[in-house]
Amino acid sequence: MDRENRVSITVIRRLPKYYRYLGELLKKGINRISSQELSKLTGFTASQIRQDLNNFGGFGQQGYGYNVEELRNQLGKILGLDRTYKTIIAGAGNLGQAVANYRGFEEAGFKILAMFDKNPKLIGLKIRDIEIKDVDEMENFIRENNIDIGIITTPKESAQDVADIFMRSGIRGIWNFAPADLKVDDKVIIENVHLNESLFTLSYFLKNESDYVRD
Amino acid sequence: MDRENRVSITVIRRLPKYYRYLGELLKKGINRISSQELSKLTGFTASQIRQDLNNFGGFGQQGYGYNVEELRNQLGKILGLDRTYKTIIAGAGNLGQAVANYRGFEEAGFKILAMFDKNPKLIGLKIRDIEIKDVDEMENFIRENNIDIGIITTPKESAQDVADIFMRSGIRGIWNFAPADLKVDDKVIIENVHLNESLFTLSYFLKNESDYVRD
DNA sequence: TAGATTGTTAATCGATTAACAATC
DNA sequence: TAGATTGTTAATCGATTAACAATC
Repeated sequence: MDRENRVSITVIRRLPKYYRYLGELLKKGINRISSQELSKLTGFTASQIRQDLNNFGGFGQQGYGYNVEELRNQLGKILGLDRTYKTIIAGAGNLGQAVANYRGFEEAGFKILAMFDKNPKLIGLKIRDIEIKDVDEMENFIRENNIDIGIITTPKESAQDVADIFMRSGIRGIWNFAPADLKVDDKVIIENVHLNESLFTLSYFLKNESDYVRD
Repeated sequence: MDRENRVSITVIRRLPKYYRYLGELLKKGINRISSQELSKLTGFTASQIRQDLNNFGGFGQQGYGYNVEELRNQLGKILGLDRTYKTIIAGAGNLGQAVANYRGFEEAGFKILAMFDKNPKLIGLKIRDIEIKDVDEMENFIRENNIDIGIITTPKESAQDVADIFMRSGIRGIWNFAPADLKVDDKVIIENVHLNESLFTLSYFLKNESDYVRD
């Protein structure tokens, strides 16, 4: 995809929401939806939804709308959910364990092969069937198993060290839960989950306004 | 704050990042910073930073820049971090426990008074000094303790029920980790942490491009 | 066919960047 | 004072909304 044809990040961040609602519709046995109905569900305008989707192709049909299953499949492909990913978790504390226990990720194709920690009390334990290993083994494990995605759930003090190991062992994507902005090669994709920032945004709106119109 | 003077959500979401970096500078003993230096740290442009801050007042000084401590305090006030909040957690599984164990929230003034679950095996346990109580007691507990913020870390099936209890017992803000869009009164503030959406965004960029310029 | 709804262009709105006078 | 950097206005850029012809 060249620079000219790039779809903006704001569009991309709406796609998972479409994908989620289409999944729910499918479960309910609904197989057809218009941009207007999708607008009611998601809160985005119908016009915006049509614009968003047409960045990737004309998935609809005039006079009919969109086929739920087909649109969901298309969005799945666009989002890269038509394959599986090998992942590991660095940091086997509560947050790491919470991620490891969350079945939704595995269902979506993100397979967790191992967890790593430096705490001897944790090493050797299993979360579901996922073993917690010594962080010293991490680099080799990543290389030998061709890990795609590394998940960082360590304290912020260790986050950059972990990211460095990830980088040199060839990981392509990092899902970072530590409250730090990691420095990595351009080629590595980082997605941050900054819980502090989310909580502080909530407290801003609590303080300032209750009927603020938001995203 | 009336409609005319509202600061846009995109600005608000940048404030916690300024706040975090200012805290780090303060720890290092740096007491002065220019918009240009702050730009290098945060990745936002200097112009944007000055625009953002001037939504709330002129905190800087020509020829000098900003006083780190003062600016941090001002941002703290703006974000509502100059007080404490009483919170509870609904859902005492791994994610709830991870949130309960995260010291950073308490340091920022968010005090967790109790956790609630319906699983008898969990009821009575303590995470740090926080007791897990029966969810049947939740409504009363909220009323009696004037809880400000409710945190939802239940499975998505229970999330709306929890939100309903929160609403009728007078909670003002909800921090929602369940992958669902909750329906609540206009007056209740919701902040979502949609981990699925974050992960899918990562997988989009993994699939489509490695040197994409992002937020 | 008539009605419905898309795909797409044009208009509007809002956010970011650039520029510079004000001023410490 | 001279240099530096803000606060703020103007210009640009991008995203959202509106409108409607195309078409199923």
